[in-house]
Amino acid sequence: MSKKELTADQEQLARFAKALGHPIRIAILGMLANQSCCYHGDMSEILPIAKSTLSQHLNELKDAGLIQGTITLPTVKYCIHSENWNKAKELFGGFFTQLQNTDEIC
Amino acid sequence: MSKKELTADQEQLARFAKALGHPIRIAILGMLANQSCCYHGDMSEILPIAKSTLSQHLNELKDAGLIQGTITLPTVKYCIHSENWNKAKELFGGFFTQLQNTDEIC
DNA sequence: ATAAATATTCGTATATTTGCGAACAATAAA
DNA sequence: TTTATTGTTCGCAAATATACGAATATTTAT
Repeated sequence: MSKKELTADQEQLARFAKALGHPIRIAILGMLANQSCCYHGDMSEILPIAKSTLSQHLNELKDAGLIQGTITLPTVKYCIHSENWNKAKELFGGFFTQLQNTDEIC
Repeated sequence: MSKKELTADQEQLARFAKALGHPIRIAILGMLANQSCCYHGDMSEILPIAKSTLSQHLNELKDAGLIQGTITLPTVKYCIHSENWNKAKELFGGFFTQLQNTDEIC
């Protein structure tokens, strides 16, 4: 029973993945990444959820570091947090390229 | 209020992400991808969780389609489900490359 | 000063996740 | 047949996540 500790990268990757683990949040990030939409109100009109629920999802994405919001009254403008986005991109990329010889598994 | 439907790809990506959204499951997949370990028992000795909890995590990864298990009594051998793994790899890859001009955001 | 527009927070309810140990199979060995 | 090995399932508890509408700020317009 050596009970290996988990690495910081593993924790961070799981944290990002968890934030991506809801279709609404995938859709939000998709809109932001495409620049097609940056305002709470616009997203609220498109996504099939209540405004308060949208705020919660935005908050989780913000807590995970994937987005950032700036108040531009009377609206709030949300954007991708590019630094962390790139970090996530790297972590996922590295994770999925671990597996090399995809045919010789088991 | 046009209330856009979510696409199947978005749902699938979120499903995969959710399965990746726990550090233990990241560690499990890491071990399987590296071939360093394929048996429940071996993983159980390394990971800092109870065997029953490990079974649950393995089951969630299996439900998400990312791994598959074969009984080789008295042990159980787990492996990456390469087809779905590649599907996940594509979905995440496509998702993260949506964002192009990473400097001109907001 | 009121009212309108926008988004967050609060309160609440329900469902899911995470975790453990005990109990349970299923097979192999004594 | 009993015992040992291995892994899953069960039963339970605690924590998180999801969702909604109502209430609350905050600023702009009337």
